[in-house]
Amino acid sequence: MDTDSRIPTPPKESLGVLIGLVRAEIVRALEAEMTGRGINLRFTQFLIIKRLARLGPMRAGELARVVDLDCGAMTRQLDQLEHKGYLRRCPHAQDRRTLRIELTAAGDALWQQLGDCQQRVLKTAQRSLDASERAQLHDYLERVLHALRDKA
Amino acid sequence: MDTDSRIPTPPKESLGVLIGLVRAEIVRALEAEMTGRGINLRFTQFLIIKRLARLGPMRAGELARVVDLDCGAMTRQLDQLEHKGYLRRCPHAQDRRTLRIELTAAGDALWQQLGDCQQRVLKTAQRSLDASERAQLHDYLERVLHALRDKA
DNA sequence: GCATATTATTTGCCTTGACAAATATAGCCG
DNA sequence: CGGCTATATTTGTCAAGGCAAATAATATGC
Repeated sequence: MDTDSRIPTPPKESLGVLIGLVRAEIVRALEAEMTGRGINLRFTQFLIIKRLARLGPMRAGELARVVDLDCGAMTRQLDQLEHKGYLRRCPHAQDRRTLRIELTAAGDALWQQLGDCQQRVLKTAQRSLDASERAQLHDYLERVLHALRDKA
Repeated sequence: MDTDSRIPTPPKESLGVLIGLVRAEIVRALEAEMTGRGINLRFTQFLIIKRLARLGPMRAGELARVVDLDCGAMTRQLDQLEHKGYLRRCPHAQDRRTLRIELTAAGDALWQQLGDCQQRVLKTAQRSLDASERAQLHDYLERVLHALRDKA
């Protein structure tokens, strides 16, 4: 009897799945946008450049935290981006354990282009939402994020 | 002069980043929930079990598509889940190229628990949204997903 | 001031997933 | 039927990320 009551899943996806799908599409779209301009970067690297451009020079571990990446993984990404000439590891004045990561001129120039890529993707993603809906989506997501983080 | 005009990023995260953060937290929370019950599964494996439980037996490639996973990766996940006894690869009656993947009794039993894990995570994630806000968030995300997929 | 604890980064190892080539089977057309 | 094409799964290979150990440097307690 109760096996019949198990509906074969109506349309609704769970929030986790849905968000995963949206994220995957955003990543794909952004990488395609970069490739289309001859920029050969992964999404993670895009995030690193973006953070540095927006927040300015910072320590490696700090950067890892803001892009939600493991420190070891960050080291390797920095290797690549430094090798490509987009950023620089500078010694920290007061603390020789830490590195001050900063964009080079080439990195700044790159961000000009990446910013355009991002804008185009966001525009596509949000094209069926009006301004107030966009704001609301943003607000909801932030509330969900806080709810998950402050488990209290 | 114009270096001063660069504001150190106001509060707003871009949609892509924000969604990524939310997803990462959901994955972490769900895996923690499973670990807490002695269930040793990754998020991807959770998705596979969930799909099979909800949609019933299906072909391997079909399963790969619905969980947004590469076919090769799916093969290896199936290896693991089959070895753990949660599912079975059955020959397909009409087409011997294809596999019919189905949950075992142990897999069904597992889903009982996983469903609870999922419910708890969703409840936490959405606890600061009321029913209509949850529905709206869902709707917005689906619209964003469609906007990204139908690039037309 | 020296030993110990702490913090920041790097490195090693392992797992996962993407992509492409290999394999197996089915479908189609002559 | 026999060959060609298409489809489903598997396997090989590689890059990326997580975690833990190693390394380097600072901070603290005695």
